[in-house]
Amino acid sequence: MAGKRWYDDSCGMAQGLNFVGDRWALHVVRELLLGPKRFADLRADLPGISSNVLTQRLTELEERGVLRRRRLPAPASVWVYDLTDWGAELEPIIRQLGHWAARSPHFDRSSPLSCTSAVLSMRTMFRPGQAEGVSVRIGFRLGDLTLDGRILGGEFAIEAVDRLFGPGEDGGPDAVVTAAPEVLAGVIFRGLDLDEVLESGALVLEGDRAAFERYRDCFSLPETAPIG
Amino acid sequence: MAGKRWYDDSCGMAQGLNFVGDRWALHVVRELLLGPKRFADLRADLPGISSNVLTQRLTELEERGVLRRRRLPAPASVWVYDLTDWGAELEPIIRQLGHWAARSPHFDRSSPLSCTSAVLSMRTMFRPGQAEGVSVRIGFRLGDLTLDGRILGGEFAIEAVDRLFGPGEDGGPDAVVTAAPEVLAGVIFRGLDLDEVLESGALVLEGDRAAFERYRDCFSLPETAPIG
DNA sequence: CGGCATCCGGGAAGATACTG
DNA sequence: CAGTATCTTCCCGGATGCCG
Repeated sequence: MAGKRWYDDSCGMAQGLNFVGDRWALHVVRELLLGPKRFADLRADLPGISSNVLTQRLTELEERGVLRRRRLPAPASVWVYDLTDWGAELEPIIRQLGHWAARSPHFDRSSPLSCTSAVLSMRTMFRPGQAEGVSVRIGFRLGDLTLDGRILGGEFAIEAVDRLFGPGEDGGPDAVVTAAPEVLAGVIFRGLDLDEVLESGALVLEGDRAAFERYRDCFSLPETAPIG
Repeated sequence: MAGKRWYDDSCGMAQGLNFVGDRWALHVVRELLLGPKRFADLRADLPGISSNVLTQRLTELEERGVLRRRRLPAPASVWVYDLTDWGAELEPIIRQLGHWAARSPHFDRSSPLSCTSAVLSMRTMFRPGQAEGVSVRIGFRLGDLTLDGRILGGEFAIEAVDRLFGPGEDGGPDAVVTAAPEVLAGVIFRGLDLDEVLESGALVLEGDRAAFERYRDCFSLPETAPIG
């Protein structure tokens, strides 16, 4: 399984680790959760991975049925990697692991954050209890990603879209936010001051600012676990 | 973090892997989910781990707040390893990973299975839909573990206990099962014939056989995912 | 015996250069 | 752009031995 270093253990968890427990494997899955990507995109979004390791992971994950290598139709005619349905079912596990880790006092929030990670963080840290009566729709421009996030009836959904309507436009979001993922995460999860990032231009907000503030206030990090 | 090979990534999942992504780390956590264990027990329950690696994992997991090293009171006065509350919160992740892996066509059910894994499998594969109207209580003797499993009102619970009442006894289980974890898992999850294992002595059943059969029928593996 | 340090061999991961 | 080839680093696994 995992190269030559697999777990000889019928436990489901152990088998799971044989499938996606190799270094970088779950990162690759994470980066594909919002849609297919090319080799170079994956490399760019996984700081620190080297091309040979990425090649090896993609090969193994395809063998194991987690993803598929596909050729886009002409004129693109380019190779992309796409999760299988089964591979996409790893999302709740990835989110739960993130939620668990976020409770650690050793959590490091100073490292870079990929666009996909920022979006997954929203899905993970949404608090229905803070969203009662909130109805808002925000568009995001995060690197190459264009996203549509909606809060309605205590539910939250966000996904990649091809095109974004202008803020206020009919059928469009209340506001559109453009920022680096670290900045967006800072504002939403760690109380980074909105005026400051607007001032500096690190975040650009078009449309209804109050709507975005209502959106922001529907998310929060879990409490740190009481350990040394 | 993870030795010197950590992920420089603020994503929660990546941080989680920095905490428990090292080889064998989640296995150690798994083996502690039903209660504290000694070094030698862990070694015995983790086929293939070497003592130096176990030492290193235990040290790291303690530093990271996942477990604690504790000295039992005299006369035992022996060192044991015990999950912190935060560490124990990994159980749902471990179970979900197992559930996900169980859907793979490449799942290998021929390897050995630890007693803890067998118990966790029951927690994972319980089907409330198959347990409607079922009320049954089974005791288990699995290696060193003594367990009490109850199904009632569509809910399932199983945990380690100090002592087991005899089958049929007042306040005791309907039946008591003694078997190797692989055999028990075979009977419960893969339709291994009960007559056969009783005949061969691989499984010993005291008390109400029909009760155990009702219990068994409340569990099933998920369907294999439709991939190569 | 339980826990931990040490040494060694093999192999996975990392870095970089190169090719179709 | 999408990988391959090569070299290096270092983690993991196994054995041994020390020490309380």
